[in-house]
This record gives sequence, C-alpha cells and structure tokens, in this order.
Amino acid sequence: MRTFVSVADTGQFQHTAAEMAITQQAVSKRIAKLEGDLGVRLFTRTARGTQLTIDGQVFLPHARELLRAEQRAVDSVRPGRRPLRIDVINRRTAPAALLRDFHRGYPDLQLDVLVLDDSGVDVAIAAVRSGSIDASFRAVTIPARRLPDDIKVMRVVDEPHQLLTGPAHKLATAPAVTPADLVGHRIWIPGILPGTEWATYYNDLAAEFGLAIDPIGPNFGTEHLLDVLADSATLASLVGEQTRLLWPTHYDLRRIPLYDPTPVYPHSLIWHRDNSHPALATLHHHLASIRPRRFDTGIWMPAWATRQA
Amino acid sequence: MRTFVSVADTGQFQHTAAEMAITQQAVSKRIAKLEGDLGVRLFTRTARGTQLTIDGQVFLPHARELLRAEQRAVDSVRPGRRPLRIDVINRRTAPAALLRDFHRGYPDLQLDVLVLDDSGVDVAIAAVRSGSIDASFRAVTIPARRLPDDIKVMRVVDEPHQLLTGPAHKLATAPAVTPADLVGHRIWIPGILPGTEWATYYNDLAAEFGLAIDPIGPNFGTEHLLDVLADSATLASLVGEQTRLLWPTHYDLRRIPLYDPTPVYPHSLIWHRDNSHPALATLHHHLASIRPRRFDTGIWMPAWATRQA
DNA sequence: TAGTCGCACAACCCGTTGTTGTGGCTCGCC
DNA sequence: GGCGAGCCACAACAACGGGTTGTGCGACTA
Repeated sequence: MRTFVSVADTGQFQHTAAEMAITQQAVSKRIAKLEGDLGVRLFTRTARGTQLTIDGQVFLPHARELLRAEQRAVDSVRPGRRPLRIDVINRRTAPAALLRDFHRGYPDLQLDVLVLDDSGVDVAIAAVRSGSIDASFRAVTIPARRLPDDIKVMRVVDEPHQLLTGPAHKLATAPAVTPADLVGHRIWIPGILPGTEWATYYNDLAAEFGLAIDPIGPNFGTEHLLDVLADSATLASLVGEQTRLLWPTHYDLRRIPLYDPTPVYPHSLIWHRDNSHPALATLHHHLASIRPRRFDTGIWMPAWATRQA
Repeated sequence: MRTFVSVADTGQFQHTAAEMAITQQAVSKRIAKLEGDLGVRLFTRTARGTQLTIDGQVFLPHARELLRAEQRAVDSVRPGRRPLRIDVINRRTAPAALLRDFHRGYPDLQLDVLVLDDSGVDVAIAAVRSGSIDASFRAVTIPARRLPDDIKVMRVVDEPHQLLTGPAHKLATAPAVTPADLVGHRIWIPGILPGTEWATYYNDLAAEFGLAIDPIGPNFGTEHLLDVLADSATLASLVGEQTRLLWPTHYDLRRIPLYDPTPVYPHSLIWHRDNSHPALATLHHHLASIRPRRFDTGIWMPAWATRQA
C-alpha cells in the first residue's frame, strides 16, 4: 500500500524503488500483486513513467487513509508520546459528553477513550497509578484520606437522574416524581456489576428511599432494556439527565424529572500527580473553563460523595 | 490485525484458529509478532483463554478502524457494486459544496469524489461513457446537438463570481465593482490549464470585457495565490461566490461582488443514460429537491452556456 | 537507426510464516 | 493432593511469498 502511494506520488517505479531501498522489479511485483488482488489496473504504464488510472485516482485517497489509520493504531500504544488515554464508566453518560466537547474544542489533540469494563474505582486508580491510563472519570467511593498521596481527584460534574418509563407505565404521565413515589415500583438497571461504584451508588439510593432497584439483572445491552421498558407497565429505569440514549421513535419512552430530592451522580476526574502528559493539562484547563452545574439543595447523593465537597 | 480482532472478540486463540482455518500455533505466532512490532503486550494469557490488556483495549478500536478502512479501499474499486463515483472540477467550488450537502443528507451512501485533473469536459464525457465514473460536474462547452445520444446533461447551479483582493488593492474598498471597472487591472487565476472548460470560460470573459486575465501562470497552489494577493496592490483574482477558501485571518482579503453584469459560471451534471447505479437516482432526487439559484437578468455567461438553458 | 529510459518477465534464493510435535502452566475434579 | 483437561508457547521442519539479479521489449529522442 505504501508502495502504491509512493508510486502515485512520484510517478515512477524507479523513484519509489530508490526511496524504499528495494529494486525496481520488486516495486513492479508489488504493484502487480496489488492490481491482481483488487482486480483492476491502477496505473497506465508509459514510456516515461506511470500515470494513475481513474480506478487508481479513486483508490489513492483510500490508500492514504489506510496508512493514516495504521499510524494512529501504532501511535495509540507507543510507549512515551502516545495519545491521552482516558477511562470512562461508559460512553453515554455525562463524562463521555464532556470528552466529546473537549475533542471538539481541541480537535488536534489525539485522544483515546476507553471503558475499563467490569471494574470499580479501585481498578481505575490502580491503572492511573501504573501509568497505563492518564485519567479516569469515576464516582469516588473511597474517603479522601484513604486515597494514595500521588492520586489527585477533582469533582467535575453532578448528573441529576431522571425516571425512564414506557408510555404504559403508571408514572408515565406524571410531570415529575419524587423518590418516595417510586416505592413499590420495580426499577431495573441492568448491566451494573457488583463491586463497581455504580452498584454502590444504586444500592445506597435504594437503601435511602426503600426502593426496589434491581441492578444485577442479566445485561443484554441498552437496546434490550429500551425494548422491555417500551412495553412494560410495571418496569422503569433511572438514567442520568445528560445520558444519551437512542431509541426507535415509535417506542415513545419518557424521561421524567425527579425532585425532592433529586438523586445526582457525582463524576470526578482521577489522575496521577506526576503525569506530565501535555494534553492532560489542556484537559484540566478545559474542565476549568466550563462552569459545571453543581447543586446544593434539593438533591441527594450518597454520604461518601457529599464528604468530598 | 484481523487475527488480533478475532482473538479479542473470542477470547481464545483456538477459536480464532478454527475460524481462520489455521492452527493455534500460527495464531500464537501472529499475536506474538504483532506484540513484538508494537513493543507492548496486547493480551494477558490465562489458563482458560486470554484477556485484553489496557494497551490491547486501546488498540482494539484502532484495529477495527483499520480493517474498515481496508474494506472501504477495496470496495472503492470493486467492479460491480462500487460507491458512486463523481468527478468535480475541484474540491472548493459550488459542486463540491453540493456534494457535501448530498452526503450530509444521505450519509449511508458511499461516495467517491475525485478530480479528473488536467482534463476538459470531453475527457469527463469519455470517462462517463466508458463507465469509469458515474457522473461529472462540469461546464459544458459543447453544443447539445454535438453531444453523444447516450450522454445526459442537466444544468445544476449558476455560481456568481466575485473579485478577490488584498487590502492594499485599489478596488479593495469598493462596495461592488463592474467588469468594466476591471479593465486595466491584472487578474490572476493560476492553475487553469489550457483545454479545460475553465480556460474557455475565462478566455471568453476576458474577450467580452477586454480584461487582462492571466489564467496560465505557474500554479503553486491556492495558498501561494492567497499569499501573493494579500500583499499585492495590483493583482486580484476571481472566485466563485460559493467557493471555499481558507486564509490566515491577518491576511484580510476581501470578496467584492460583481454586477452589471455579474459573471456566473454554469455547472452542469453529466451522466450516462444507461447508468443504473442506485445512488445516481438518489443524487438526481436530491438535486431536484434543492431549489438552485438561477439568474436571468444582470448576469453574463458565455454564449455556449446561454444556449443550453 | 541507434541509444536511452522505464517497466515486465524469468530464474533463483532467502526469510517469513505456516505446520507438526511437544512441553509447561493453571484450574477443577475426584 | 494427584490427575486430567484446557490453553498457550517453544522447537524443528516445510512451503510459499517476496526479494534479487539478469534480461527483454516498447516508446520516445537524437
């Protein structure tokens, strides 16, 4: 592929051969093989070089893109100067949106967002300490005094929860509901694994208000959840206000605000004191520049979250 | 790469080996080589399979993207069902913008836009007839009666021209100018090759109003043109109203409307009568749905363009 | 018409990558 | 705790792909 691009650029097999430190015949073979595999002619051979066919002209940008993709792939794991690596709890909640904003603001910064699956905040902290990731958006369930010295934490955004129901649900027409209204209703939040801070949060929430939250159902994916909710009169779910969910329009799901109090989920950024990745500083700058919605009254969050300020 | 993705998905070397019809040892070697080349461990080997390391988790989406890019590259030249292939005269004028709109409207349609360089409308017509491209946006300088029967032409958009000057130019502060005002000024439009319909258009324009248009200067790229214009008191250029040009903000170039009459450039779509590419029909539908700006009075265009209606 | 330039074909050779065979490790079961 | 099952790694060997050298052919030029 690289050979093809080079020949397209130089217009001559010989130049490419010199450039790549191989013989002209080897270049000829490579191009012939590529043409054979694709089943089309890429160059017209003339007496003083080569010229791209129309197929070749169409193929060229794709070939370049392929090489760029390869470069990005290699760079993503290159020890030393690799892209900033940030873990999020999933790709739909507020921190993911935050990172999309960040990327929009600094499109030149290389960013790798990953989901460290099946892991709690302790795993994220370990990953940050080991240097394998640069930062993590998490709810920090651990008291500040028990955090390692080299780990820094900053509260970034509080995400209010809403009730998610299908049209047939008894609460579907309510303009807003309180946690007390949810007593006796089944709340289903599948895909939350025990040991993660999600589970801690919802367990605490359930205990506080006497709710029947079922966080450990089998997880067949978000589509399945929405599928079930759309048809159910008894089942509802809780979602963050900024959480993006896409469902077929005929599903007619509703998001109903919660109040008195509003449960909010506390997202923090975790990073290592000594991490000198330049993009990390930029991220801090960006997070400081946006004014996060913070709530003081009328909300609920677990005791471990309020203690953090 | 494919092997890596497969192992990441299945979690076992053996499954991948069966899937790819090779032995487990071969898979092991491939992964070991990839890890060696990258310089990082991608999997942690356990007694009952493998698990992605954090590096592996980061690398995985890049690997998938690489495979997708390869697929697109191969598809782009696959005889038979390949993406719709459309030629434009360059990537900045109105037809290019039109195609961006089209792509926004139908993001699932695969589209390959190319610039058949150094070629006039006759080359485009030949390419359309041979089937190597599906359509071309061109100014058709050939009388309708001399077009082959199997070639269809539709006038798509008329693009008014504007004067482009630097801040020091004598006409820079004029709110609008007429072609007559340009007599005696040097107009520079580099990169227009003789034989193309661009050259025909500007020659006709120069002849009509007695202008000193210099279309055949050496072409060092758009940046160079803007560079020179920014500092010149005597040189100006002509650009289409919808033509996208990006210049450094401190350049302070100006686009000045032309009137009495406004020279407009006629873009037509050329395609083959028998071309049954489904996306071509969609393109027609899209072009019909947008209401193109067409001008009747106060404009100028070459005789060969007015005759087409 | 001879010379030069540029790509293609043929023969050969070597290194990469596949295969077979085997060993070591971990986990679960009796 | 011993043993078998499952899974990956290492070693030796074989086959193929892709490189090299040598040569030929067609087109443009003097």
